[in-house]
This record gives sequence, structure tokens and C-alpha cells, in this order.
Amino acid sequence: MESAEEKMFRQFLDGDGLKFTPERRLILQEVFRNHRHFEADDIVIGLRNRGSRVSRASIYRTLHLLVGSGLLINVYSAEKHGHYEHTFGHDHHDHLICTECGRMIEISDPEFEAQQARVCNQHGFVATSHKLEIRGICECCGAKKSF
Amino acid sequence: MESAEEKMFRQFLDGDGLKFTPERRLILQEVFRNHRHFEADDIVIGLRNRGSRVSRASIYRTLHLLVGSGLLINVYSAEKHGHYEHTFGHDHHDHLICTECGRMIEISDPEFEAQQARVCNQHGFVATSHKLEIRGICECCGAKKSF
DNA sequence: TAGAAATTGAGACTCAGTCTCAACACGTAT
DNA sequence: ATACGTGTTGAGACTGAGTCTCAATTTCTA
Repeated sequence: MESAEEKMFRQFLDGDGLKFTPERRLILQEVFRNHRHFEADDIVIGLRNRGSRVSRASIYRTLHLLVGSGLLINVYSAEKHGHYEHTFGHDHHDHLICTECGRMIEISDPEFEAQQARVCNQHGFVATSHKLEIRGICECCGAKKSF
Repeated sequence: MESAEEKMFRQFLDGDGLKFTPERRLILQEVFRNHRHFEADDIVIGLRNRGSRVSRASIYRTLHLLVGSGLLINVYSAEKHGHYEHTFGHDHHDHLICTECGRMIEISDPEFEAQQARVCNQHGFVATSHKLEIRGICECCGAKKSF
């Protein structure tokens, strides 16, 4: 049985004359194995642990394709390398990032979206995506620090 | 005569028992030479062209210090390496980035700030900074593409 | 002037990500 | 069947921003 995301990815690939190879399927499964943020290396290691040897090159290539298909987006943070997160089955959300403990709180606020649409309009800008990251101290760390 | 930013940087360094060395001054001057976004390598090259040889290591170290002092902030984009921009003498602003031509439009909107403060409050989060990037097609590129 | 602490440059190093290229898969036309 | 074209793969070399190391040097303070 083929999962919904497999179907979507296959369709995207077909549309571009590309192939849904076994390697691509393995990578897709690993990517959707859980619903957290991850980075390319997590996939490399995850697959290796599961006994599937897929080359780094293929993994990077496939992640790019997944971003192209809209099934993943790239979440850049202040760190050096990109992180990914699923879009399929999730609403858009932004992030509060604690600079103390690294915790990442996902937020979803329709007001932001509305406000952004307004600003884009003012500039004749047609938005396709946005990314909002707010850095600071989360509740836990704030509590720890006060006295 | 010492510029305002030099004074601020010196004070920051003093407060941490650090020194305002000739190299750090050269780097600071180069950084404030113009008011655009730049990356570490621009400083390396800028100084070299001006006949000052300051090592990459010192430049990276000093850029970190400048971020620490609040005179610069790190603007990460979808590219691999960080970009910097001045904060001194500028209001906070966010960015509209055209994925077609790379143009970067700076926006500044008090409504965003207010909304963000509200959301942070809801989560007991104390924000120290934020970064909003909206990607899409700018007016020029949009016009070019429609017929 | 001596000693402690900070700083510097050169270059080795790291590491995520990219590129190259030969080997392979697979569909289609001959 | 055969040949061709196009897409794909893995191994490993490569890239390039950024970091680290360390001996030599500078600066501050006593």
C-alpha cells in the first residue's frame, strides 16, 4: 500500500519526467518516519541503522527534490546547516527559539499571516513563503534564572 | 577623532576586559564603511584592497564580538553562510526577498512588533530578537513575467 | 621593567554540502 | 534483439565558510 506522501512525491516526479526509485522511496519513508525537525545527516544515519545503504549524494539530491515538491521545507536557523520539516499534514507555523536551552516552540498565528499579506501588498510583492524566528528565553529557562 | 561606533565598541570591549586593538579598529571601520549587508569575506577583501593585512581569524573573531556588542546582527538567509548588517543608526527591519532577482527590500512595521510581543507573552517567552524573511516575487519581476 | 592576560597570523582542520564520473536501469525506436 | 537516450546511483574527491591551535607579540598593570 502506498502512503499519501508517496503518492504525492511520485506524482511530482512523474510530472518532471523523474523516477520514483527504491532509494527515493527509502529516503521518503525515513523522512516521514517521525514528525520532528531533522537534518540531512539524520537521514543518512537512520537509513544506515536500518541496514539500508543509500549514498549521501542521493540523500541530498532527494531532499532537494522533496523541497521542490513542497513536501518539505527548509528551516534555516542560526546554525551552520539547514534543518528540514514536513509540510504535508501540518499547518504553517513559525518558531520561538530559546537561546538558553535550544528548545523550539512552534507557533501558528493567523494575525501574522494577515499582517504579512498587507505589507506585501504595499510593496507589490507576491509572497510565496515566509519564515519567522523569534529568539529569546523560554519560560523554563526564564524561571530558572530569576533568583 | 573617534566615531560613535568606535566609542561604543571600545566601551563594550572594556567592559569585558578586552582590548581595542588596531586590527579591531580596522575591521570596525571597514564594517561601517557602507551601510549594506555584507559577509565576512567582504571584509577580508575590502581590507586587503586597502592594503591592510588582517587575518581571516581576526576578522571572524571581531565580527563575533561586534554581534556580541549589538553593533551588528547576523542575518541568515537561505544561503550557506551568514550575512551581517548594522544595527547602529538603523531601526529594526525585516526583509522581502525576491527569489527571481535576489533583490532585498527592507520593511519596517510596528504592527509586527506588537503582534510578536503578544504571541511571546502567551508563551511566557522573553524575546531578544527576531527575524522575518518573506520570499516571493518582487514588483519588477512580477511585471516582467506577466505577458 | 616584569609578568599576566589578551591578541595576532598562518595554516591546519572540520564538516555540511556539491560535483564528477563511470556503471547501471529502463523505456522507446529501429 | 539491439541501440540509444535519459535518468540514477555510489564512491570519493572537492569546496568553502568558519574554527582551532599555537608560538610569537602586544598591551595593561603593578
